[in-house]
Amino acid sequence: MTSIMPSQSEGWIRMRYEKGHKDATRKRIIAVASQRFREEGVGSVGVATLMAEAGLTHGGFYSHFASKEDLVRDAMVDAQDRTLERVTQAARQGGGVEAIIRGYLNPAHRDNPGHGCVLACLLPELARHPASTRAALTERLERSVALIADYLPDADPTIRRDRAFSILGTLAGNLQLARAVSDPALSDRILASGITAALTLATTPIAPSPETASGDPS
Amino acid sequence: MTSIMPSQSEGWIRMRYEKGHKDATRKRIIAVASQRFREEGVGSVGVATLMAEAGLTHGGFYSHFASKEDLVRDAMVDAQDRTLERVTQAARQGGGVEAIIRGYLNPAHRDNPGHGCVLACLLPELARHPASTRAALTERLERSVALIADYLPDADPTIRRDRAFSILGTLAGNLQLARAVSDPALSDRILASGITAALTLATTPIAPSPETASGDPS
DNA sequence: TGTACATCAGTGAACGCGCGTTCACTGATGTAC
DNA sequence: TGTACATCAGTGAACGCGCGTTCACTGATGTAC
Repeated sequence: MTSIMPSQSEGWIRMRYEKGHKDATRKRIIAVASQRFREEGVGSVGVATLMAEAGLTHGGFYSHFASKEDLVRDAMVDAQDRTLERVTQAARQGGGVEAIIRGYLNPAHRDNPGHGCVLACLLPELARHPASTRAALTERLERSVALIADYLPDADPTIRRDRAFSILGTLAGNLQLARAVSDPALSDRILASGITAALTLATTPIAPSPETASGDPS
Repeated sequence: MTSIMPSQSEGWIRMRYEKGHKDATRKRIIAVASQRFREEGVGSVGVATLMAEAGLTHGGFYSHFASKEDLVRDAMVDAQDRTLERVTQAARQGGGVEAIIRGYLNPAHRDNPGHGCVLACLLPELARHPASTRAALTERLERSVALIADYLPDADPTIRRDRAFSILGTLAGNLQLARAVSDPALSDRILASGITAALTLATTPIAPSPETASGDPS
């Protein structure tokens, strides 16, 4: 109480763990969370089991994150970044938008949600999360859309962006159907017809422009 | 113990509540559940609050359903039936597939998930439910697909069914995006471009047939 | 008509459990002097 | 060199709470005779 604070020369402090230890722990928590959220849903994964899987006890969680919601945001962004990096490589290596589509509506992707696209696993659940989380989602969404848009034939970049959004929605929706359906053969058919649909959207000249949406709900 | 069972003439028993009372209660529970599951997600809605909203106490739940999962299945099926009935009317009254699409990717539908399509609210979550629940989902899915298929131009019914599946996936995925995104203007754009995409899929002659999906995950 | 009993939709207390979050503490490492 | 103290990543008990499910019970209504 009465003692004087140490001079703390040069503004940084040596640690009892090696440098970067805490950051490595944090990344480990995010990696575990990112996979399990996608596999089981955000609401079904508790902080305690998450920390145990990262080799820690649950009490330490709050020295890394202010709340579970903060982890949700960070884990979601991490997953989006990794997926985008992977997909970008596939596209840039000459596969273009067709490589993106075939890589997405794929049995391996369908059967490994924990390492796949966040949207197909969590989109409706994330829509019920706070605005801050949805804002982070939206920002990364724009990057994925920009990648797809790069490979669309339209001259107008606004049209390219719009089309890219609808393609991304088509990919996510069809993969969700393939995962939800109880008949494996049907699931495979859905993947195949989803590929056809997405390729159609990626190549067809623009359709008759719809008026701004309005009318009765369904 | 020693008394003889009543003759129970004609195999049915008069009730202390008016006839159909229990069935009405059951339908009320399903109606409440069906809306709240869609609004909040299955995992976020507890049996106790559900029963309270139906004007009952939670103890009586298990004289109506064997488990929460049974209610999930029944509420999901009920929602799908009601939605399909509504959409069928809109299509049959001359609107065809365009009425379905514009009714689906619509601000009113986006903003009222509790009375809208189950797929857009719960598809990834339902994919993690038991096979019995997913089988019930699949069965009703086929009916929705059959409705859409009725309005597609292809001669081959198998191609019509495949295309209808991909259109349904496109509708669900794009509505989910519109709901998740944090920017209202972007949300409206997504609805509009989703309409364009779905109309394209509903009218474009068949695209180059893709091989059966295989290859790397994304 | 009166009495004993059967039916059963709904009640409410209780079960064990996991949830997100808080907090006093440990113990390894560092600095000050 | 030795001692007192500061730092802080991680520990583990505890908080109040809601979860799905079970069960003995209530009380209104019916039947049997």
